[in-house]
Amino acid sequence: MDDELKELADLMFPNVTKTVLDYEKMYPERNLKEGAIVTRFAPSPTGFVHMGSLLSAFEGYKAARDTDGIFYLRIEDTDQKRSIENGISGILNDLKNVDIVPDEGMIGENKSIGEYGPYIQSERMEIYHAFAKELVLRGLAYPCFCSSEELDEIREIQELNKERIGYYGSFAKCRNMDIKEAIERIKKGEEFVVRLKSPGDFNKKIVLHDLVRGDIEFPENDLDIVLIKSTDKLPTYHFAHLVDDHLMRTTHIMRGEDWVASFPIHDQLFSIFGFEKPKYAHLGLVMKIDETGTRRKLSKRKDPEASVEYYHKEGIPKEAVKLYLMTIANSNFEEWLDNNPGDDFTDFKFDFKKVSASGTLFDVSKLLNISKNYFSRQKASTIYDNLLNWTLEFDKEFHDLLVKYKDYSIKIFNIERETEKPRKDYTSYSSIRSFVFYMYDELFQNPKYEDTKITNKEDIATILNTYYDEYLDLSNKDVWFAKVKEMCDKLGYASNIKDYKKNPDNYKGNVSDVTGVIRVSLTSKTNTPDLYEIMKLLGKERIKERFTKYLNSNK
RNA sequence: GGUCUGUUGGUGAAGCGGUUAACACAUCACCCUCUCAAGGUGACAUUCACGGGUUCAAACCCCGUACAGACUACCA
Repeated sequence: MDDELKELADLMFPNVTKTVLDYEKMYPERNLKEGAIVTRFAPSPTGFVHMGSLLSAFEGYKAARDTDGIFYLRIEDTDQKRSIENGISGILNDLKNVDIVPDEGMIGENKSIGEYGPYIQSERMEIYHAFAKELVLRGLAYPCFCSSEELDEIREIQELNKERIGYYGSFAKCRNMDIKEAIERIKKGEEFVVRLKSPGDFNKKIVLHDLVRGDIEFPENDLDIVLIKSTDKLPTYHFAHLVDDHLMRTTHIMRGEDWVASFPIHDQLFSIFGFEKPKYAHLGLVMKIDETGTRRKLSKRKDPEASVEYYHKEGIPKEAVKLYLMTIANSNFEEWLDNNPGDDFTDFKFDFKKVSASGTLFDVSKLLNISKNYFSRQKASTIYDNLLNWTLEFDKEFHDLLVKYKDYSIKIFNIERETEKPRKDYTSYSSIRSFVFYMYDELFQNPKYEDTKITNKEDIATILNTYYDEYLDLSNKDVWFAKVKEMCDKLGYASNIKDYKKNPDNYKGNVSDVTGVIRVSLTSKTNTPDLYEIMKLLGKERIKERFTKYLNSNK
């Protein structure tokens, strides 16, 4: 009997030279301080990183940092149909955009660091096979020759009879196949998958502990799940999870809620091998409301905002993205941030208990608000530097102007900034141009002037000409405004708005109407930052030019 | 069909047996003001999906129902 099993196992895995025990020795337990969390981000190299994946990566990274643990990157390329070229660089890049750099694992397309590799699953074939072989030897795994047609048939029957779907019990045709027969069929060259001979009983209950959800009761797993696939001989996720996370000595598995259903399978696998079980945290999914008004999980394919790269393109600062991720990761973070203002949250401790179990709606306006506050805290020179980087990639025209007028640009960004109550208008690097374009003559060629309260052309001409000739004084803000008021009195506009409100009929308008004309002529917009600051930067000459330009326009 | 999870305002949520049901975003109003942004003040859930039960007392505990989501692949 044992000889037969050995013959079968050797036939199934002819290239295995090492045993599970050998690997145990090769990858010993990590020597880390008490409580250190070892966790990982294990994406498929299918292109960009999804917001939901990023959230779990971020939480894992934070948890590892907080405990002086290890955060490593492992690539799950067992589904080779979906893998793409240079997928790893893309992932690394997306992570880097939010300042996540793995401590271990893949650090480049073909580069890795750490003692627990290889960190690409397709390079770990022998290891998986050694583990699977041991299972066969122990009579806990077997070759299954069922074709996909046969499997479909089983499924149909189960659906028809309203029975549980899956390969288990009497539906598991190959489970009790005579070993001799199995050997014969393999010798004949028949294709097979390796299935677990599940020792579980569906009628028995087990209680599994989840770090965010608490105890969950499940029936035991009795599905003879596939361990090794037939065509490429690569492991399924379940089996790779067992082998890799055990051998890489992962302490915490942080993954999406969509995995809770397979929790019993994983627990069973660890039990069978007698390995120490990692702790699990199943994170709530990131959702969105779609056009039909229903909540659903953010989709890589349908939702552009699901990709991390999207925020990079939009010019949302990585600090804001991080702050936002942290606020949805831990519900007590916002409060903490209020008490510890700034952008740095290394002192905030990530807490599994404060992770929401229900799916979170991805709230773009909240992100933008966080971003806006972030910008308000930055120095003009910092904004300049970062904007320079961003425009280099996404807005060449603006970039060139920033280079050409460096000091001038910083002064622009400094309007109403670095004060007690800094201006809050920039929401992203991409939005800045629309707030400042009028400060650059090159971008002010054909402005679309917004409407002013005062519409009479002659009145407008009178205001602008009188102002320029007699009242334009930029020596300081008080003088500047006093002069504006003085002119208002002279031309019949109320210099005091309260007076105007009392007796509107006594005046042609009020100061705000007058400054409105000046503002639009200079900037084309009715809403801008402090007019005096703008005028000071523009200088008298350009003010004159713009007045003329405005008067000659159709407005 | 089966298994699991979730459900507190427009949104993110706090609360976990006795609270005026925090806080933040959004929205609205007023104040401030050269226009905005910001800031200030205030409004915004008589009620925690629904129906029962336990209790002196329930958003919090129990049962049922509804709805939503995930999983149910040789995808992860």
